Amino acid sequence: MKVCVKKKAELDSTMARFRAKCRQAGLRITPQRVAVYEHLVGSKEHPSATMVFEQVRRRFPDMSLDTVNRTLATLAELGLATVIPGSGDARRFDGDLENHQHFRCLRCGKIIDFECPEFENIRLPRKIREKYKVLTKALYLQGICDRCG
Amino acid sequence: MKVCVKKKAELDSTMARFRAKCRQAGLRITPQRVAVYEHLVGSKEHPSATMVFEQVRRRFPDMSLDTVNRTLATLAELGLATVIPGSGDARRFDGDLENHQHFRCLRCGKIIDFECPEFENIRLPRKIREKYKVLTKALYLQGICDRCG
DNA sequence: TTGACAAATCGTAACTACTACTATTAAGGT
DNA sequence: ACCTTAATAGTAGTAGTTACGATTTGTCAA
Repeated sequence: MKVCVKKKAELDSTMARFRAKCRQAGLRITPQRVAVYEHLVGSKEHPSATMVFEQVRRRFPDMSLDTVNRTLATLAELGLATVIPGSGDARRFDGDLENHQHFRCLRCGKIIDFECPEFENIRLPRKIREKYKVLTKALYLQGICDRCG
Repeated sequence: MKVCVKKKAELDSTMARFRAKCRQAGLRITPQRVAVYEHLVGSKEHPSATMVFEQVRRRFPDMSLDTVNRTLATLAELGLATVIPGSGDARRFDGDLENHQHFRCLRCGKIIDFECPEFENIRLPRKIREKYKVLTKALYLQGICDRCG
């Protein structure tokens, strides 16, 4: 959460978990998947598929955008990534699994992480808890960031 | 919030506010705008532009989808409607201005309203309050609804 | 190590949501 | 009723995402 690029040991264990999750789900560990996932967890810009594609393409010039999209969707299914709530633009992904929330700047599109323990401890209304199976819970802010304000 | 179609008096005052807002913003009150807004506030299905289009088209067969899209965007700018947070599909709109939150079923796409006073009273972290201008704040749940579960 | 199988990939095309453009229409003030 | 100009219909264009067939390549087992 604090640093842009994880420390080496931390990254190693993150990648080990990635491999374990893949194997456990019967998914192959391809260089493309590794590259996409590495870029996602090593970036704090909450990239879209296109943003990941442009970066990863440097090392894998033949990689297709479709593969990036499928891989990101797969990561989300495995629980290794999340889709950040939005209001109509391209999906933005987050590889950080620590419990945190997002603020999105309406002007420049930048997404900012923050923590809000008060929110995390919130108790959902009984009507919801009992009737529906809640899988994700997010606090989503929109506004103007410091650079744009 | 409780009934699908508002009572007549309530609807009248809602429409009066709509007209006032338009006039105040220098926007013309066209039959198309009225139709789109009436359908939005008279529906609890949180429709997308296409869903509104299909309904309104019955009375205005010549209406274009672009007009629906522009009108919904205008309503959102005026503060008469909100865009419900989502994760990549078509934008869904809400004409209900009462403070409430949304649960989205990942299987059927249905959106369910609920209230959560505990969330509404939440205090955002100082880091966010002081550095950014927060314009919207939403609690967004995803999961499986009672019909799909 | 090699070979076979099936999953994953590339390249491309199709699809959907949304936006942009132009000629035409019509709201609202005079 | 007229005039100005915003708003609309119709259509074309763009961006994000998904679908499909041919090919490649992990993975496992011999």
